[in-house]
Amino acid sequence: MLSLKYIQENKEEVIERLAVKNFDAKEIIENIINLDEQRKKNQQETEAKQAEMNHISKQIGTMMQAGKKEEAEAARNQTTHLKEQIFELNTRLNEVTTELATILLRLPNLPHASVPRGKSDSDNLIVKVVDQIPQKRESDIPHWELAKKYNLIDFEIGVKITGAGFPLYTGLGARLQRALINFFLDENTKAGYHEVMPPLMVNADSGYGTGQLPDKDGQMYYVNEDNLYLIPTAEVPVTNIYRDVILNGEELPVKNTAYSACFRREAGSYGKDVRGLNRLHQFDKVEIVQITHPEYSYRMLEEMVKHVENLLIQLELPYRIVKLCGGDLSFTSALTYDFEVYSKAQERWLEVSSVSNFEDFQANRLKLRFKNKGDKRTTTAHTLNGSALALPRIVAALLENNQCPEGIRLPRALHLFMGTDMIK
RNA sequence: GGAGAGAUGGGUGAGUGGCUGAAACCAACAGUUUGCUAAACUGUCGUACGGGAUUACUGUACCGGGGGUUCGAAUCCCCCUCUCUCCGCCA
Repeated sequence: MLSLKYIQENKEEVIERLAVKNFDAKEIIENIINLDEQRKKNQQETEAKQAEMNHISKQIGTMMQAGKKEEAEAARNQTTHLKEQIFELNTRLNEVTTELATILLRLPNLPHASVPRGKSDSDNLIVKVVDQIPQKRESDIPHWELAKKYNLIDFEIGVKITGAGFPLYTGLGARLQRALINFFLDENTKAGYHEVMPPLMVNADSGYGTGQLPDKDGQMYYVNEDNLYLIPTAEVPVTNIYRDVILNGEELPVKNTAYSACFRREAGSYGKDVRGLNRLHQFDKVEIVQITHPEYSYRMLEEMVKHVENLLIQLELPYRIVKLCGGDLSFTSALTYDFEVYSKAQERWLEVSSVSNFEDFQANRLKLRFKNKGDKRTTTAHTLNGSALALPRIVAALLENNQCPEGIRLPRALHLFMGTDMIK
Protein backbone atom coordinates (compact mmCIF):
# COMPACT_ATOMS: atom_id res chain seq x y z
CA MET A 1 0.00 0.00 0.00
CA LEU A 2 1.29 3.41 -0.92
CA SER A 3 1.17 5.92 1.87
CA LEU A 4 -1.45 8.61 1.52
CA LYS A 5 1.02 11.27 2.37
CA TYR A 6 3.32 10.23 -0.44
CA ILE A 7 0.47 10.22 -2.95
CA GLN A 8 -0.60 13.69 -1.89
CA GLU A 9 2.86 15.16 -2.05
CA ASN A 10 3.95 13.46 -5.28
CA LYS A 11 0.79 13.18 -7.27
CA GLU A 12 2.27 13.53 -10.76
CA GLU A 13 5.21 11.32 -10.01
CA VAL A 14 2.95 8.56 -8.71
CA ILE A 15 0.86 8.65 -11.87
CA GLU A 16 3.95 8.57 -14.07
CA ARG A 17 5.60 5.74 -12.25
CA LEU A 18 2.47 3.62 -12.17
CA ALA A 19 2.30 4.12 -15.93
CA VAL A 20 5.57 2.17 -16.09
CA LYS A 21 3.56 -0.72 -14.69
CA ASN A 22 0.99 -0.03 -17.39
CA PHE A 23 -1.43 1.10 -14.75
CA ASP A 24 -3.51 4.16 -15.48
CA ALA A 25 -3.81 5.82 -12.08
CA LYS A 26 -4.91 9.30 -13.01
CA GLU A 27 -8.54 9.13 -11.97
CA ILE A 28 -7.86 6.91 -9.04
CA ILE A 29 -5.29 9.30 -7.62
CA GLU A 30 -7.68 12.24 -7.99
CA ASN A 31 -10.31 10.21 -6.27
CA ILE A 32 -7.99 9.29 -3.44
CA ILE A 33 -7.00 12.88 -2.84
CA ASN A 34 -10.62 14.01 -2.87
CA LEU A 35 -11.68 11.30 -0.52
CA ASP A 36 -8.94 12.14 1.90
CA GLU A 37 -9.91 15.79 1.92
CA GLN A 38 -13.45 14.76 2.68
CA ARG A 39 -12.17 12.47 5.36
CA LYS A 40 -10.18 15.21 7.02
CA LYS A 41 -13.01 17.71 6.97
CA ASN A 42 -15.39 15.11 8.23
CA GLN A 43 -13.05 14.03 10.96
CA GLN A 44 -12.63 17.57 12.18
CA GLU A 45 -16.37 18.14 12.37
CA THR A 46 -16.98 14.83 14.05
CA GLU A 47 -14.27 15.36 16.61
CA ALA A 48 -15.45 18.84 17.44
CA LYS A 49 -18.91 17.50 18.21
CA GLN A 50 -17.49 14.64 20.16
CA ALA A 51 -15.39 17.01 22.21
CA GLU A 52 -18.49 19.03 22.99
CA MET A 53 -20.35 15.91 23.97
CA ASN A 54 -17.53 14.72 26.19
CA HIS A 55 -17.45 18.09 27.86
CA ILE A 56 -21.17 18.09 28.64
CA SER A 57 -21.10 14.51 29.82
CA LYS A 58 -18.33 15.32 32.20
CA GLN A 59 -20.28 18.27 33.58
CA ILE A 60 -23.31 16.08 34.07
CA GLY A 61 -21.19 13.72 36.10
CA THR A 62 -19.96 16.54 38.29
CA MET A 63 -23.47 17.94 38.78
CA MET A 64 -24.86 14.57 39.70
CA GLN A 65 -22.26 14.16 42.34
CA ALA A 66 -22.94 17.61 43.67
CA GLY A 67 -26.60 16.69 43.83
CA LYS A 68 -27.68 19.33 41.30
CA LYS A 69 -30.27 17.13 39.71
CA GLU A 70 -32.20 19.77 37.81
CA GLU A 71 -29.15 21.28 36.18
CA ALA A 72 -28.00 17.86 35.16
CA GLU A 73 -31.36 17.15 33.63
CA ALA A 74 -31.17 20.37 31.61
CA ALA A 75 -27.72 19.49 30.31
CA ARG A 76 -28.90 16.05 29.39
CA ASN A 77 -31.60 17.51 27.18
CA GLN A 78 -28.95 19.42 25.29
CA THR A 79 -27.28 16.25 24.17
CA THR A 80 -30.11 14.67 22.22
CA HIS A 81 -29.56 16.67 19.07
CA LEU A 82 -25.80 16.51 19.40
CA LYS A 83 -25.94 12.78 19.59
CA GLU A 84 -27.84 12.51 16.34
CA GLN A 85 -25.35 14.76 14.62
CA ILE A 86 -22.43 12.72 15.84
CA PHE A 87 -24.06 9.54 14.69
CA GLU A 88 -24.56 10.86 11.19
CA LEU A 89 -21.10 12.37 10.94
CA ASN A 90 -19.57 9.19 12.20
CA THR A 91 -21.44 7.02 9.75
CA ARG A 92 -20.28 9.19 6.88
CA LEU A 93 -16.73 9.23 8.22
CA ASN A 94 -16.67 5.45 8.33
CA GLU A 95 -17.96 5.26 4.78
CA VAL A 96 -15.29 7.58 3.45
CA THR A 97 -12.52 5.88 5.41
CA THR A 98 -13.57 2.44 4.22
CA GLU A 99 -13.81 3.56 0.62
CA LEU A 100 -10.39 5.14 0.81
CA ALA A 101 -8.85 2.04 2.33
CA THR A 102 -10.43 -0.20 -0.31
CA ILE A 103 -9.03 1.89 -3.14
CA LEU A 104 -5.60 2.11 -1.56
CA LEU A 105 -5.44 -1.65 -1.11
CA ARG A 106 -5.99 -2.14 -4.84
CA LEU A 107 -3.33 0.30 -5.95
CA PRO A 108 -0.10 -1.43 -7.02
CA ASN A 109 3.34 -0.54 -5.74
CA LEU A 110 5.46 2.03 -7.54
CA PRO A 111 8.26 0.58 -9.66
CA HIS A 112 11.78 1.65 -8.80
CA ALA A 113 13.25 4.37 -11.01
CA SER A 114 15.54 1.85 -12.71
CA VAL A 115 12.74 -0.45 -13.82
CA PRO A 116 12.66 -0.65 -17.63
CA ARG A 117 9.44 0.11 -19.45
CA GLY A 118 7.80 -2.79 -21.18
CA LYS A 119 4.68 -4.85 -21.63
CA SER A 120 5.67 -8.44 -21.03
CA ASP A 121 8.52 -10.74 -20.11
CA SER A 122 9.98 -10.26 -23.58
CA ASP A 123 10.86 -6.69 -22.53
CA ASN A 124 12.77 -7.78 -19.46
CA LEU A 125 16.37 -6.72 -19.16
CA ILE A 126 18.94 -9.49 -19.13
CA VAL A 127 21.48 -8.41 -16.56
CA LYS A 128 23.79 -11.36 -16.65
CA VAL A 129 24.18 -14.65 -18.54
CA VAL A 130 26.71 -17.36 -17.92
CA ASP A 131 29.23 -17.91 -20.69
CA GLN A 132 28.51 -21.52 -21.37
CA ILE A 133 25.01 -22.51 -22.41
CA PRO A 134 24.83 -26.25 -22.94
CA GLN A 135 23.84 -27.56 -26.34
CA LYS A 136 21.16 -30.18 -26.72
CA ARG A 137 22.40 -33.49 -28.02
CA GLU A 138 20.41 -35.92 -30.12
CA SER A 139 20.10 -38.33 -27.23
CA ASP A 140 18.96 -35.76 -24.67
CA ILE A 141 15.47 -36.25 -23.34
CA PRO A 142 13.26 -33.91 -21.24
CA HIS A 143 13.11 -34.23 -17.49
CA TRP A 144 9.68 -35.84 -17.39
CA GLU A 145 11.07 -38.75 -19.40
CA LEU A 146 14.19 -38.88 -17.27
CA ALA A 147 12.06 -38.84 -14.14
CA LYS A 148 10.24 -41.88 -15.44
CA LYS A 149 13.34 -43.66 -16.66
CA TYR A 150 15.04 -43.44 -13.28
CA ASN A 151 11.86 -43.78 -11.18
CA LEU A 152 12.19 -40.37 -9.60
CA ILE A 153 8.75 -38.90 -10.08
CA ASP A 154 5.39 -40.51 -10.78
CA PHE A 155 3.08 -37.94 -12.30
CA GLU A 156 0.31 -40.45 -13.02
CA ILE A 157 -0.06 -41.55 -9.43
CA GLY A 158 -0.09 -37.90 -8.41
CA VAL A 159 -3.06 -37.43 -10.73
CA LYS A 160 -4.71 -40.48 -9.22
CA ILE A 161 -4.23 -39.32 -5.64
CA THR A 162 -4.99 -35.65 -6.15
CA GLY A 163 -4.90 -34.32 -9.69
CA ALA A 164 -2.59 -32.79 -12.26
CA GLY A 165 0.18 -30.69 -10.80
CA PHE A 166 0.61 -32.78 -7.68
CA PRO A 167 3.51 -35.13 -8.45
CA LEU A 168 4.58 -38.08 -6.34
CA TYR A 169 8.33 -38.11 -5.79
CA THR A 170 9.82 -41.55 -5.26
CA GLY A 171 13.14 -43.08 -4.30
CA LEU A 172 16.08 -40.86 -5.18
CA GLY A 173 13.59 -38.37 -6.59
CA ALA A 174 12.14 -37.91 -3.12
CA ARG A 175 15.60 -37.83 -1.65
CA LEU A 176 16.63 -35.16 -4.12
CA GLN A 177 13.82 -32.96 -2.79
CA ARG A 178 15.06 -33.44 0.74
CA ALA A 179 18.67 -32.91 -0.34
CA LEU A 180 17.91 -29.62 -2.03
CA ILE A 181 15.82 -28.36 0.87
CA ASN A 182 18.61 -29.17 3.30
CA PHE A 183 21.28 -27.73 1.06
CA PHE A 184 19.36 -24.48 0.63
CA LEU A 185 18.49 -24.12 4.29
CA ASP A 186 22.08 -24.81 5.30
CA GLU A 187 23.44 -22.24 2.87
CA ASN A 188 20.87 -19.66 3.93
CA THR A 189 21.54 -20.08 7.63
CA LYS A 190 25.26 -19.88 6.94
CA ALA A 191 24.57 -16.54 5.30
CA GLY A 192 22.93 -15.28 8.48
CA TYR A 193 19.29 -16.14 7.90
CA HIS A 194 17.33 -17.41 10.86
CA GLU A 195 15.48 -20.61 10.10
CA VAL A 196 11.75 -20.79 10.75
CA MET A 197 9.09 -23.30 9.81
CA PRO A 198 5.76 -21.55 9.30
CA PRO A 199 2.14 -22.70 9.09
CA LEU A 200 1.06 -23.66 5.60
CA MET A 201 -2.29 -21.97 5.97
CA VAL A 202 -2.92 -18.33 6.71
CA ASN A 203 -5.90 -16.17 7.56
CA ALA A 204 -7.20 -13.33 5.43
CA ASP A 205 -5.38 -10.66 7.45
CA SER A 206 -2.07 -12.23 6.51
CA GLY A 207 -3.16 -12.40 2.89
CA TYR A 208 -3.86 -8.69 2.90
CA GLY A 209 -0.67 -7.98 4.79
CA THR A 210 1.68 -9.19 2.09
CA GLY A 211 -0.60 -8.17 -0.76
CA GLN A 212 -1.87 -11.50 -2.09
CA LEU A 213 -5.31 -10.20 -1.17
CA PRO A 214 -7.26 -8.71 -2.72
CA ASP A 215 -5.04 -8.87 -5.81
CA LYS A 216 -4.53 -12.63 -6.07
CA ASP A 217 -7.77 -13.83 -4.62
CA GLY A 218 -8.68 -16.84 -6.73
CA GLN A 219 -5.06 -17.90 -7.21
CA MET A 220 -4.85 -19.25 -3.69
CA TYR A 221 -6.53 -22.41 -2.47
CA TYR A 222 -9.19 -21.43 0.00
CA VAL A 223 -10.46 -23.59 2.83
CA ASN A 224 -14.04 -22.53 3.08
CA GLU A 225 -14.94 -24.24 6.33
CA ASP A 226 -12.29 -22.41 8.32
CA ASN A 227 -11.72 -19.33 6.24
CA LEU A 228 -8.05 -20.05 5.60
CA TYR A 229 -5.79 -19.87 2.58
CA LEU A 230 -3.09 -22.35 1.61
CA ILE A 231 0.09 -20.37 1.25
CA PRO A 232 1.38 -19.70 -2.28
CA THR A 233 4.82 -19.03 -0.78
CA ALA A 234 6.46 -18.94 2.65
CA GLU A 235 6.76 -15.20 2.12
CA VAL A 236 3.22 -14.83 3.40
CA PRO A 237 3.50 -16.44 6.84
CA VAL A 238 7.11 -15.43 7.39
CA THR A 239 6.58 -11.75 6.59
CA ASN A 240 3.35 -11.72 8.60
CA ILE A 241 5.28 -12.67 11.70
CA TYR A 242 5.91 -8.94 11.83
CA ARG A 243 2.40 -7.69 11.14
CA ASP A 244 1.47 -5.02 13.69
CA VAL A 245 4.96 -5.02 15.11
CA ILE A 246 7.18 -2.09 16.02
CA LEU A 247 10.72 -3.38 15.90
CA ASN A 248 13.63 -1.93 17.77
CA GLY A 249 15.85 -0.22 15.18
CA GLU A 250 18.82 -2.19 16.41
CA GLU A 251 17.19 -5.47 15.41
CA LEU A 252 17.39 -4.54 11.73
CA PRO A 253 18.00 -6.10 9.34
CA VAL A 254 15.84 -9.08 10.25
CA LYS A 255 16.71 -12.08 8.10
CA ASN A 256 14.59 -15.22 8.05
CA THR A 257 14.58 -18.30 5.90
CA ALA A 258 11.92 -20.96 5.65
CA TYR A 259 11.20 -24.10 3.74
CA SER A 260 7.59 -24.67 2.86
CA ALA A 261 5.38 -26.43 0.44
CA CYS A 262 3.65 -23.88 -1.79
CA PHE A 263 0.19 -24.13 -3.26
CA ARG A 264 -1.00 -22.31 -6.34
CA ARG A 265 -4.17 -22.77 -8.31
CA GLU A 266 -2.52 -21.40 -11.47
CA ALA A 267 -5.94 -20.72 -12.92
CA GLY A 268 -5.55 -19.89 -16.59
CA SER A 269 -2.27 -21.70 -17.21
CA TYR A 270 -2.12 -24.14 -20.07
CA GLY A 271 -0.01 -25.67 -22.85
CA LYS A 272 3.60 -26.77 -22.94
CA ASP A 273 4.48 -24.51 -20.03
CA VAL A 274 2.81 -26.88 -17.62
CA ARG A 275 4.55 -30.04 -18.79
CA GLY A 276 6.39 -32.10 -16.18
CA LEU A 277 7.80 -29.98 -13.39
CA ASN A 278 7.47 -26.71 -15.23
CA ARG A 279 4.34 -25.61 -13.45
CA LEU A 280 2.77 -27.32 -10.45
CA HIS A 281 -0.06 -26.76 -8.03
CA GLN A 282 2.07 -27.93 -5.15
CA PHE A 283 5.80 -27.48 -5.02
CA ASP A 284 8.59 -26.99 -2.54
CA LYS A 285 10.54 -23.84 -2.02
CA VAL A 286 12.99 -22.33 0.40
CA GLU A 287 12.42 -18.65 0.88
CA ILE A 288 14.52 -15.83 2.28
CA VAL A 289 12.85 -12.78 3.80
CA GLN A 290 14.41 -9.57 5.03
CA ILE A 291 13.12 -6.59 6.95
CA THR A 292 15.43 -3.63 6.65
CA HIS A 293 15.89 0.05 7.23
CA PRO A 294 14.68 2.00 4.17
CA GLU A 295 18.13 3.49 3.73
CA TYR A 296 19.82 0.28 2.79
CA SER A 297 17.09 -1.97 1.42
CA TYR A 298 18.55 -1.84 -2.07
CA ARG A 299 21.93 -2.81 -0.77
CA MET A 300 20.30 -5.82 0.84
CA LEU A 301 18.52 -6.62 -2.41
CA GLU A 302 21.90 -6.83 -4.13
CA GLU A 303 23.18 -8.98 -1.30
CA MET A 304 20.26 -11.36 -1.77
CA VAL A 305 20.89 -11.52 -5.51
CA LYS A 306 24.53 -12.41 -4.87
CA HIS A 307 23.46 -15.07 -2.41
CA VAL A 308 21.02 -16.70 -4.79
CA GLU A 309 23.57 -16.56 -7.59
CA ASN A 310 26.01 -18.37 -5.38
CA LEU A 311 23.51 -21.17 -4.83
CA LEU A 312 23.17 -21.68 -8.56
CA ILE A 313 26.93 -21.68 -9.01
CA GLN A 314 27.24 -24.36 -6.37
CA LEU A 315 24.63 -26.41 -8.18
CA GLU A 316 26.66 -25.93 -11.36
CA LEU A 317 23.63 -24.78 -13.30
CA PRO A 318 23.74 -22.38 -16.26
CA TYR A 319 21.76 -19.34 -15.24
CA ARG A 320 20.89 -15.82 -16.18
CA ILE A 321 19.65 -12.88 -14.16
CA VAL A 322 16.79 -10.83 -15.49
CA LYS A 323 15.53 -7.48 -14.32
CA LEU A 324 11.79 -7.38 -14.73
CA CYS A 325 10.22 -4.64 -16.79
CA GLY A 326 7.26 -2.64 -15.53
CA GLY A 327 4.70 -4.82 -17.25
CA ASP A 328 6.08 -8.02 -15.76
CA LEU A 329 6.56 -6.66 -12.26
CA SER A 330 4.17 -7.99 -9.65
CA PHE A 331 1.50 -5.93 -7.92
CA THR A 332 3.55 -5.59 -4.77
CA SER A 333 7.09 -5.26 -6.08
CA ALA A 334 9.20 -2.16 -6.68
CA LEU A 335 12.11 -4.01 -8.22
CA THR A 336 12.50 -7.69 -9.04
CA TYR A 337 15.35 -9.79 -10.32
CA ASP A 338 14.40 -13.17 -11.70
CA PHE A 339 16.84 -16.02 -11.87
CA GLU A 340 16.43 -18.47 -14.69
CA VAL A 341 18.27 -21.71 -15.31
CA TYR A 342 18.75 -23.20 -18.73
CA SER A 343 17.10 -26.52 -19.30
CA LYS A 344 19.03 -28.26 -21.99
CA ALA A 345 16.55 -30.76 -23.36
CA GLN A 346 13.70 -28.27 -23.43
CA GLU A 347 16.07 -25.64 -24.76
CA ARG A 348 14.51 -22.92 -22.64
CA TRP A 349 15.10 -20.80 -19.59
CA LEU A 350 13.12 -21.68 -16.48
CA GLU A 351 12.43 -19.22 -13.68
CA VAL A 352 13.72 -20.59 -10.38
CA SER A 353 13.87 -17.51 -8.20
CA SER A 354 12.38 -14.11 -7.89
CA VAL A 355 14.14 -11.63 -5.63
CA SER A 356 12.24 -8.45 -4.86
CA ASN A 357 12.27 -5.28 -2.87
CA PHE A 358 8.80 -4.21 -1.81
CA GLU A 359 10.06 -1.07 -0.13
CA ASP A 360 7.34 0.03 2.31
CA PHE A 361 4.45 -1.35 0.26
CA GLN A 362 3.94 -4.47 2.36
CA ALA A 363 5.11 -2.77 5.53
CA ASN A 364 2.38 -0.16 5.21
CA ARG A 365 -0.21 -2.88 4.95
CA LEU A 366 1.35 -4.88 7.72
CA LYS A 367 1.89 -1.87 9.95
CA LEU A 368 5.46 -3.03 10.27
CA ARG A 369 7.54 -0.25 11.71
CA PHE A 370 10.65 0.31 13.74
CA LYS A 371 11.84 2.85 16.22
CA ASN A 372 15.37 3.77 17.14
CA LYS A 373 16.43 4.71 20.62
CA GLY A 374 15.31 8.22 21.33
CA ASP A 375 13.01 8.37 18.30
CA LYS A 376 9.64 9.90 18.91
CA ARG A 377 8.10 8.66 15.70
CA THR A 378 7.98 5.24 14.18
CA THR A 379 9.37 4.65 10.70
CA THR A 380 7.95 2.17 8.23
CA ALA A 381 10.40 -0.61 7.44
CA HIS A 382 11.20 -2.12 4.07
CA THR A 383 10.51 -5.75 3.24
CA LEU A 384 12.29 -7.94 0.73
CA ASN A 385 12.16 -11.57 -0.21
CA GLY A 386 13.44 -14.09 -2.64
CA SER A 387 13.36 -17.74 -3.48
CA ALA A 388 16.50 -19.49 -2.41
CA LEU A 389 15.38 -21.57 -4.17
CA ALA A 390 12.26 -23.10 -5.71
CA LEU A 391 12.77 -26.81 -6.30
CA PRO A 392 10.90 -28.20 -9.30
CA ARG A 393 12.62 -26.35 -12.11
CA ILE A 394 15.98 -26.78 -10.41
CA VAL A 395 15.29 -30.50 -10.52
CA ALA A 396 14.24 -30.25 -14.15
CA ALA A 397 17.50 -28.52 -15.08
CA LEU A 398 19.63 -30.85 -12.96
CA LEU A 399 18.15 -33.87 -14.66
CA GLU A 400 18.27 -32.54 -18.19
CA ASN A 401 21.66 -30.91 -18.08
CA ASN A 402 23.47 -33.70 -16.30
CA GLN A 403 22.11 -36.68 -18.19
CA CYS A 404 24.72 -39.02 -19.64
CA PRO A 405 24.74 -42.63 -20.78
CA GLU A 406 25.56 -43.83 -17.25
CA GLY A 407 22.78 -41.92 -15.55
CA ILE A 408 22.51 -38.45 -14.08
CA ARG A 409 25.56 -36.85 -12.57
CA LEU A 410 24.93 -34.84 -9.44
CA PRO A 411 26.76 -31.62 -8.57
CA ARG A 412 29.35 -31.93 -5.86
CA ALA A 413 27.31 -29.79 -3.45
CA LEU A 414 24.64 -32.49 -3.30
CA HIS A 415 26.77 -35.62 -2.99
CA LEU A 416 26.67 -35.78 0.78
CA PHE A 417 22.97 -34.97 0.95
CA MET A 418 22.19 -37.58 -1.70
CA GLY A 419 24.54 -40.27 -0.47
CA THR A 420 25.72 -40.72 -4.06
CA ASP A 421 27.23 -38.76 -6.92
CA MET A 422 25.10 -40.33 -9.60
CA ILE A 423 21.47 -41.26 -10.17
CA LYS A 424 21.37 -44.53 -12.04
C1' G B 1 -17.48 -32.75 19.21
C1' G B 2 -19.33 -31.68 24.79
C1' A B 3 -18.71 -28.53 29.33
C1' G B 4 -16.48 -24.41 31.64
C1' A B 5 -13.19 -20.03 32.06
C1' G B 6 -11.13 -16.01 29.81
C1' A B 7 -9.19 -11.90 26.16
C1' U B 8 -6.77 -4.90 29.54
C1' G B 9 -0.40 -1.18 27.62
C1' G B 10 6.46 -4.65 26.09
C1' G B 11 5.24 -8.49 30.36
C1' U B 12 2.47 -9.81 34.99
C1' G B 13 -1.99 -7.90 36.49
C1' A B 14 -5.85 -4.25 39.08
C1' G B 15 -10.08 -2.06 37.58
C1' U B 16 -18.01 -3.82 37.33
C1' G B 17 -20.93 3.05 34.88
C1' G B 18 -18.21 9.55 35.44
C1' C B 19 -12.38 11.48 39.45
C1' U B 20 -9.50 5.66 34.13
C1' G B 21 -5.57 6.29 28.43
C1' A B 22 -6.13 3.16 32.32
C1' A B 23 -3.44 1.41 39.41
C1' A B 24 0.67 -1.45 41.05
C1' C B 25 4.81 -4.35 39.96
C1' C B 26 8.43 -6.00 36.32
C1' A B 27 11.09 -4.81 31.93
C1' A B 28 13.04 -0.67 29.07
C1' C B 29 15.10 4.34 28.69
C1' A B 30 17.36 9.02 30.86
C1' G B 31 19.58 11.05 35.10
C1' U B 32 21.57 11.32 40.40
C1' U B 33 24.77 8.67 43.57
C1' U B 34 29.19 5.41 43.09
C1' G B 35 36.48 3.58 42.34
C1' C B 36 34.08 -0.37 38.57
C1' U B 37 29.92 -3.65 38.59
C1' A B 38 25.71 -3.94 41.42
C1' A B 39 22.22 -1.57 44.40
C1' A B 40 19.37 2.65 45.75
C1' C B 41 16.81 7.05 44.40
C1' U B 42 14.40 10.49 40.73
C1' G B 43 12.16 11.08 36.18
C1' U B 44 10.40 9.22 31.37
C1' C B 45 7.89 5.28 29.50
C1' G B 46 1.27 3.10 24.04
C1' U B 47 -0.61 3.69 18.98
C1' A B 48 -3.23 6.03 15.02
C1' C B 49 -5.50 10.10 12.73
C1' G B 50 -6.38 15.45 13.14
C1' G B 51 -5.33 20.89 14.81
C1' G B 52 -1.02 23.88 15.66
C1' A B 53 4.62 28.69 14.54
C1' U B 54 4.85 21.05 12.86
C1' U B 55 8.63 22.96 18.87
C1' A B 56 5.47 23.42 22.82
C1' C B 57 0.77 22.26 23.37
C1' U B 58 -3.87 20.26 21.93
C1' G B 59 -8.63 17.27 19.89
C1' U B 60 -10.56 12.43 18.86
C1' A B 61 -10.42 7.23 18.83
C1' C B 62 -8.54 2.68 20.64
C1' C B 63 -8.87 -2.18 27.05
C1' G B 64 -9.82 -9.19 21.13
C1' G B 65 -13.48 -7.53 16.62
C1' G B 66 -18.42 -5.61 15.39
C1' G B 67 -23.11 -3.67 17.00
C1' G B 68 -26.36 -1.82 21.02
C1' U B 69 -28.07 0.58 25.90
C1' U B 70 -26.71 5.39 28.34
C1' C B 71 -25.86 12.37 28.91
C1' G B 72 -21.44 9.22 29.82
C1' A B 73 -18.92 2.25 28.74
C1' A B 74 -12.64 -1.27 29.78
C1' U B 75 -17.03 -1.84 33.06
C1' C B 76 -24.03 -3.38 31.20
C1' C B 77 -26.51 -6.19 26.74
C1' C B 78 -26.16 -8.92 21.82
C1' C B 79 -23.25 -11.24 17.87
C1' C B 80 -18.49 -12.94 16.14
C1' U B 81 -13.36 -14.46 16.63
C1' C B 82 -9.60 -16.39 19.34
C1' U B 83 -7.11 -18.55 23.71
C1' C B 84 -6.98 -21.68 28.00
C1' U B 85 -8.84 -25.91 31.25
C1' C B 86 -11.47 -30.60 31.66
C1' C B 87 -13.86 -34.69 28.93
C1' G B 88 -14.04 -37.24 24.16
C1' C B 89 -11.24 -38.30 19.70
C1' C B 90 -6.41 -38.50 17.75
C1' A B 91 -0.60 -37.94 14.63
